[in-house]
Amino acid sequence: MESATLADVATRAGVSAKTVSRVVNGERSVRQETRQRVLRAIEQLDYRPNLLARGLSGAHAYTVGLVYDNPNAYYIIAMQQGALAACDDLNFGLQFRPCDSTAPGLAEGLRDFVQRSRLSGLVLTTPVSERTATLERLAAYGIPFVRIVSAARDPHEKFPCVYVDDRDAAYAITAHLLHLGHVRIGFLRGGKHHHASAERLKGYKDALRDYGVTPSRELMVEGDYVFDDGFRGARRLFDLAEPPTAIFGCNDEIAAGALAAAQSAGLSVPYDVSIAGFEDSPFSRHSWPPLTTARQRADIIVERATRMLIARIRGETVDNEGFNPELVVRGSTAPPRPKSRQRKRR
Amino acid sequence: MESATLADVATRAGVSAKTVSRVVNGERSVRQETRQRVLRAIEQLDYRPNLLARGLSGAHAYTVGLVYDNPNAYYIIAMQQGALAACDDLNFGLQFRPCDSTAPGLAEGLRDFVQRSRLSGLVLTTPVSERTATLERLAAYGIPFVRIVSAARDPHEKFPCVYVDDRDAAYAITAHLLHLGHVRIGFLRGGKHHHASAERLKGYKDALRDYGVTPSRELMVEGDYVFDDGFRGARRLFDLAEPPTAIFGCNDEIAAGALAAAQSAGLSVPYDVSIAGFEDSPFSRHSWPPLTTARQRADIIVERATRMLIARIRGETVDNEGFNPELVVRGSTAPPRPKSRQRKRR
DNA sequence: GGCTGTCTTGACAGCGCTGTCACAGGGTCG
DNA sequence: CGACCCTGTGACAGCGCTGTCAAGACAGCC
Repeated sequence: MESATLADVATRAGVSAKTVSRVVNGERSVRQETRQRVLRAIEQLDYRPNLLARGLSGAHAYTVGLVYDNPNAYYIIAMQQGALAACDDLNFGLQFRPCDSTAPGLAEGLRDFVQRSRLSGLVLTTPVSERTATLERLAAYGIPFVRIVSAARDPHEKFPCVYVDDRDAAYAITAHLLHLGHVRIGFLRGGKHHHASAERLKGYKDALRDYGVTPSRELMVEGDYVFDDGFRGARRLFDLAEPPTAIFGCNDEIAAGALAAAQSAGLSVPYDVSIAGFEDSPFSRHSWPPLTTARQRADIIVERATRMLIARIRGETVDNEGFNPELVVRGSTAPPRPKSRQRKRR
Repeated sequence: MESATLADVATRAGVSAKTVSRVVNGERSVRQETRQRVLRAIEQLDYRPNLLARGLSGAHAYTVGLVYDNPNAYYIIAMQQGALAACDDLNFGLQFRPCDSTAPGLAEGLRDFVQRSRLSGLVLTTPVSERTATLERLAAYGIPFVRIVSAARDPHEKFPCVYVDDRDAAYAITAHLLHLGHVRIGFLRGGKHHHASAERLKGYKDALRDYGVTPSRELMVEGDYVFDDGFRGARRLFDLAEPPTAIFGCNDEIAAGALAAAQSAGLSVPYDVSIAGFEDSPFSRHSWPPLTTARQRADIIVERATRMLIARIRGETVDNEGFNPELVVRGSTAPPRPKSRQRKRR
């Protein structure tokens, strides 16, 4: 259980501890030959740096925190994997921090989190990344962060971020439904705290307008990013005098709820009604029929953000980046049933 | 960003740093009055201990690691939440460690993980907790751990653990199906690496035998804990000359696959075929019809295990504990269709 | 030759905390 | 009344690493 320390390596290589430290941290001001000698000693002693000591001694702990507030397990896991991939690759530690983005004192909670472990910086995911006041305070505390935001690129953005253009993807999904011939398309909206749901709604409306369809209030239902709201919302839509022939759920879980509602109402998907989701979570593949959706690679997006953060911490300059989710067409969407053959509901 | 240290608190309270340390760590050999004074100073200075320093200085870092190897996002999140609840409550840090339980050098990887951050101990979840050789090595390295295992209580168990009696729960599910009148019951088995799947199979067979039904080889299909294997396995069962009237999937994801297979084959659940899962993940609630399953509270189980681990680290003696998942009946199971009225398939 | 600048290297002082040990003060016991 | 123990407290030495600064070696220059 005992393991070698810097000093052991130094003795073995016949150099000072500081020089070993330099080699370990990839500083360049070490002669090639010395470096080799040190590396050999490290190898022989099976040395691995003690992260606590490094963090205590240095200006920061070479560890970043991933902050999220999300009910979606798949999404969280994907984000964790992405952050882990970046950290493993760049030799940084990683801490996870679930939180309540609406709680008062969020910024202070995060500051404590950073301070206690001397974190080098934070990756802020939605919706925490959208709390402007919190961002300002974090910045004031001097905590480096990179945020992931749901928006198109904005040249005036004052904090570093990775953009995910939800509007664009929602537009693509809606356009797909319109292309199939749907006109009455229901929209099940997700959590108000998430700017993403506003963006997706915008994409939906923009597409309708561009195709000459006037968005109708009764077709847009409020709700949260959960199955039950998808279920209830869809039932409300089915109960309309003129129900929609297609439903666009703001994420896959909502769409899964809508799918269940359709099935429970004896409607066949996609023949009686088309259903589309958003996210491409396993949900969308594991339902029957599998869901048409927008693929949003949370793992890749978060990995990118984490790399950006670490680059910043290292003092490199980095540019903001953008991602566009892509349309994935599966079995849950099809052309509407011809009017004449439409079956009576209930 | 600067924060108070032990020394600051000590000065303010007019005591030595060591005494403050004692108060912070809840040692009892401090006079009540002194303790109050220190607590007041801590409050006034908004002091929070630096975890890195504590870890570096002390024998261990007051932080435990949660080790898992699981493809199931819900399950992982539940485990993380459970571990977090225990750690938050007991003032310990927590590190997550996804890994490959079949990889060679697993024990060494975990040792490195522990050493680098001076972790106090590990919570080992299935299937890592079932790798006997790995456990032996961890014990040899002197790393404290608590494992979660799928088995009934065993008085001869040599390592500390939390038991989850999968056999029992699988028995209950199978008995439920038998009670409904099913005789031909298919079983879709999950990953071979998991001892749990053997236990569940055992519960299935035991129940059949107790009800006078001979387990039939053709009704038991091998596979992994994934949707696709559930889908394929169910299709194989439907293709039998005499197909089952009920299917028991080894977990909810497999059952979801079976459900999709039934729907894609035009079979109505539960009228043409009953389907049951295991785990009570959101899957089982979010499918249509919702799945009959066994509720296994991974969060509570892992929380329990984490508390046990911390108690051990603190030198307290703790007993092993057991959990029994409970049957949850939902809409996916019903009595079989009377023979005469059975519909032709395909 | 002396001066400056660059490249490598090492000595040393912490980072903020805890483990160990020592010690003062007061009670108990034979 | 001395030996002994218990309680409460503090001094001090690290834990393993990095930041700072200084110094040696050597090259290039006037």
